[in-house]
Amino acid sequence: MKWDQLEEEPCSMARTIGVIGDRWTLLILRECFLRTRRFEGFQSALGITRHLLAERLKKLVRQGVLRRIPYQESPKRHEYILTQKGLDLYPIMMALVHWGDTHMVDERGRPLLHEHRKCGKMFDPVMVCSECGEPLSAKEVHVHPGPGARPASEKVSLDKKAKPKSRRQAA
Amino acid sequence: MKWDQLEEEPCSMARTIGVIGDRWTLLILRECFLRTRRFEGFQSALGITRHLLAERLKKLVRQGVLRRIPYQESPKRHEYILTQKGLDLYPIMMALVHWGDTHMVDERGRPLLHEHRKCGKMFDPVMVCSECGEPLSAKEVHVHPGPGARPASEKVSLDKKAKPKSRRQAA
DNA sequence: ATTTGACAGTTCAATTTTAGAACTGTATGA
DNA sequence: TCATACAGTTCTAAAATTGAACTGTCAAAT
Repeated sequence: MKWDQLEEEPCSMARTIGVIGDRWTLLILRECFLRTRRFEGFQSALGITRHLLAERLKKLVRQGVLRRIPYQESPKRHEYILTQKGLDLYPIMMALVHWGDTHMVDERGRPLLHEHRKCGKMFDPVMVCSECGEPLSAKEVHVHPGPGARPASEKVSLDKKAKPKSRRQAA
Repeated sequence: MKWDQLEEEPCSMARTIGVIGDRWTLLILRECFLRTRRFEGFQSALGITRHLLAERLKKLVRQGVLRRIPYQESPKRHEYILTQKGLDLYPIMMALVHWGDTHMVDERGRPLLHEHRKCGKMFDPVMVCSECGEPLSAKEVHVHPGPGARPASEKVSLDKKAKPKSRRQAA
């Protein structure tokens, strides 16, 4: 599959993955949320090759996740700043961090703690239902086709048509 | 950088990315949450090469995200089922979907709608503070080093030591 | 009894990506 | 004039991914 096809899939998750779903991009975004703004800053914080960094930044700008803003003339220099679209990635970042905090810490404990300014306490992020406010878990959620779903008639695999398959016992 | 180094970084996000931070893995997990369990199921839904699929599944099992469970003898066949650790990825998945729903839909609207069984309504996921219940945004959160933070003395870039750098005006 | 097909992989050459390192070019400060 | 900051670009070698074919067990159909 070509990765730019991902963005055309009738699946919001696939589309998101098409934009931010690779390791370097995610790490670059981590740095953005930690207030890194400049090429050298990203490069030395991450150890990413300059080539890839340039490419990833360009893509994020194209996608509207970052904005490239001049901070000095001669020589022209730019900073990479999160747009609102980029800032909206925050729940994804926090969800990634929280899973790591829960399942990947060593005996020493969490590398970072998060303080919520409004209430002043150290917190964990919790995902709740926008309608009733209750915490969500996979089993309590039912999925329905939405208006942008692909008609059942053209259900195909992610790239080419799935080979026609009969089923013996499989559902 | 070698990707298995990521899991040893003193950063929960990097560690999580080390486990699930590549495109195919994320798509495989999407299928898991949509109740796909078998090799052929993943393969035909995603169009991933069999080689990579086998590798990714193996890695997810090694990491404890999936469990490989026999569902028939002769020939031995197994299903891949989310463990609790895997189920706990749900907020990440929902956060990815929700960002796509918000920023990547076309004129036709969302491909999928989510119904919360408890309250019966179509919902969006909202990330809130575990302490005060208020919705979170990046700007209201302060980060502090936790017990597992790396001592400042050995602050280095993600792979090799950062080259010593002076700073002129950079922060 | 033989053929067909489901299923879950494994193998291998060709292609694409990524890593690592050096190089380009403008400008500042010593 | 020389060294350094900064933001890239260019190049080759190494690693990952694709695409396609192949392996092997078993069940059902002919």
